[in-house]
Amino acid sequence: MTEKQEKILTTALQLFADKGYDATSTSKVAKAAGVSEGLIFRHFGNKEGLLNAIKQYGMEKAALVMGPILEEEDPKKIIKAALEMPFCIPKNQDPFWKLLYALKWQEDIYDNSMSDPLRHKLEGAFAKLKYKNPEAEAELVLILIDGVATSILLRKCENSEQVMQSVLAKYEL
Amino acid sequence: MTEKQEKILTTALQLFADKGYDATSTSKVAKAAGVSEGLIFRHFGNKEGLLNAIKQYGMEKAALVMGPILEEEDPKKIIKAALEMPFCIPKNQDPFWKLLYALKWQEDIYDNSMSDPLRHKLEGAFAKLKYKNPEAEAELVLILIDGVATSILLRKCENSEQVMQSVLAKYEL
Amino acid sequence: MTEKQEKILTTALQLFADKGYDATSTSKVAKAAGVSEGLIFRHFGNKEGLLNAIKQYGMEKAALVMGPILEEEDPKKIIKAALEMPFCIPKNQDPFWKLLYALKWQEDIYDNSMSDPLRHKLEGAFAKLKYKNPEAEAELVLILIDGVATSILLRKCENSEQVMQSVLAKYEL
Amino acid sequence: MTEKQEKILTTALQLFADKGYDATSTSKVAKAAGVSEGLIFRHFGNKEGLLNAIKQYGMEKAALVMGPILEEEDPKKIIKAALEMPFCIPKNQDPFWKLLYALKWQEDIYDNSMSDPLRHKLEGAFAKLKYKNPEAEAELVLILIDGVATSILLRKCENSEQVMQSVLAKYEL
DNA sequence: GATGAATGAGTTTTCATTCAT
DNA sequence: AATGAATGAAAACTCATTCAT
Repeated sequence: MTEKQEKILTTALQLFADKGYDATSTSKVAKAAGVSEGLIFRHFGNKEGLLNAIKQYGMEKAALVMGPILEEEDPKKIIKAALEMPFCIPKNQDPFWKLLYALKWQEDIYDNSMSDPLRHKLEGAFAKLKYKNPEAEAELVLILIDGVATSILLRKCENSEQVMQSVLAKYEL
Repeated sequence: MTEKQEKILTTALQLFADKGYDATSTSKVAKAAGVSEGLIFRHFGNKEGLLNAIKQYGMEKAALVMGPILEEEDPKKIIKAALEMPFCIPKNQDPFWKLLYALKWQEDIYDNSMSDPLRHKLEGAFAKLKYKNPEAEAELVLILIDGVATSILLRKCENSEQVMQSVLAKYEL
Repeated sequence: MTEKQEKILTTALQLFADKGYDATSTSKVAKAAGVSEGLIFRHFGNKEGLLNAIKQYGMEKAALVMGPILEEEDPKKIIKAALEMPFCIPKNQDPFWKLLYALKWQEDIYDNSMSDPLRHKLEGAFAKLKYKNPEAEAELVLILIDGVATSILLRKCENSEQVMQSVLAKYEL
Repeated sequence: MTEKQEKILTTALQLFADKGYDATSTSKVAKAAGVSEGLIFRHFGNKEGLLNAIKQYGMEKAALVMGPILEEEDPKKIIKAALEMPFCIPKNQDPFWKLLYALKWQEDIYDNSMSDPLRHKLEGAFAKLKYKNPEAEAELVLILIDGVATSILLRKCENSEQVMQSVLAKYEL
């Protein structure tokens, strides 16, 4: 990956996350990245190719956050780590997640491939802890993660630290 | 509001919710609504005017759901009603909420005007129930509402009924 | 068909015939026709749609030349009329035929739909005149028509009148 | 001429003949030839330079077919050889002729330099055979050659062998 | 000789919007 | 109120060509 290629990628991520994918023209990306517009297409084929490259680029970094949880064995630690995940995302990954969350609303079918491994892990954890309905509990944790992440990414609340305490309390963690 | 005016409104809502506001051209709206392109502009001024009309149209219907909760006095009932809200949205209001949730990600500043009345009501309820941190608890309920609504609108999970049971259990409701 | 629509059609025909379809940009067509570029796409969908409209437009006029021959019954008259066809094309139809002849070379499969009716008519005529191989004779006439038309359209020769005499002599017409 | 240079030449010829010169981008040529985009320009200067190289390359091979006819002295043999020329073109020269015939339609002025020597030879031959109008007869043979060649190159007819018999019969050859 | 990143101008196409009818 | 022709600007994308390596 050349220097300009990477510049395009990070600039586009920034703009896509900020203004939205459809509202961001390739010419704006090129201008902001300081490259010719043609270069975007030479490197990424088309606008969607650029988006896919961004997704993959971010996914690789995201896997680093998710990874350790999937290796954990202690059920309580799994649940706690999962619920704390939204807080552990490094600030510089915010645009990536903002983009991903925004994009979800336009996808024709919902893609579970990213959440499924975690869901399974959580189901196992809740089962071990003798919860009555592990599937529903796992689902709820995923919902909470999404809700909290949304709240953080949109800077909706300032007291997220205390919110997290309330959450953890509900699971006696 | 004439018949065609209403047709434009509902068609645009459908398309905006489905494909996204920016990805939906006015000409597609006109074609899908079976009206001339010019009519949209005669009635709504411009594309943004159409969006605003949709927002207002939906907001009025949404107020009907929110209203009763704000009148309720029993704290437990308030919390329960709030948490159950995502399930009470009539299916035909789904596109409106999908659109609103999608739009949030592109707004420069987060608009709390819709959630604030409910937030206050919830804070009061949790205070009455002697929760240690009513603000954080209220915030958490709002996050849960958003999370569950998202899950339902995106048809992410099928067992939402059981998820709700798990949620209510956490509040001993 | 509006006035501007027709202007686009005739201007494009002129330019396509002159410079070639691929070498003529829609912006040049628009500029030469004195209309906005968008209008081309509103009326004809895309560049190929414009080309197809031109083809059909020309085909309708071409049918007027071909028609009488297909109604003729005297075999000698049929052959004579066919061979004289290239001379009977009104000058203002030249660009259309130039375009069609040029386009042939890029078509993936050869389209016989235009020549087939004439071919059949000629086969019948040669059969009636007891020629040994009516199919080959009909084919040869078609080849001659194409050859002579090409020569005329490209302004290759000045003595086409005498050439035609030589041709007719070969068929004792 | 290096191996890659030749590969570019033959690949470009193939594509130009198939899709047309204007419709074939240099990048497609490079990709199809398996060379870098820049190499075309290093070797041929620009796209037109590539086209000219192809023309010259083909012209040299074409001269080999035309040559013997121009040396012949027997008038009947000259005419027969000329008329049979389209059949004598080796199959692998087809793309070259397809390209040349297609290109004719976009040339501003018609270039007779290739046909003139043959035309003169034919005029002499017809004069020797006491034809009334040798110029027109020579022109007609050239037209026939073009017509038959076109028919063969576009694979329009399958019975070209019999067509040729019909042609030769007209000249009592 | 050969590569492939990079460019700027151009191409096809879409868009929101206007306006005469 | 309603149509649909028309537009100018901008969108996505392609192209021939250059140049550092």
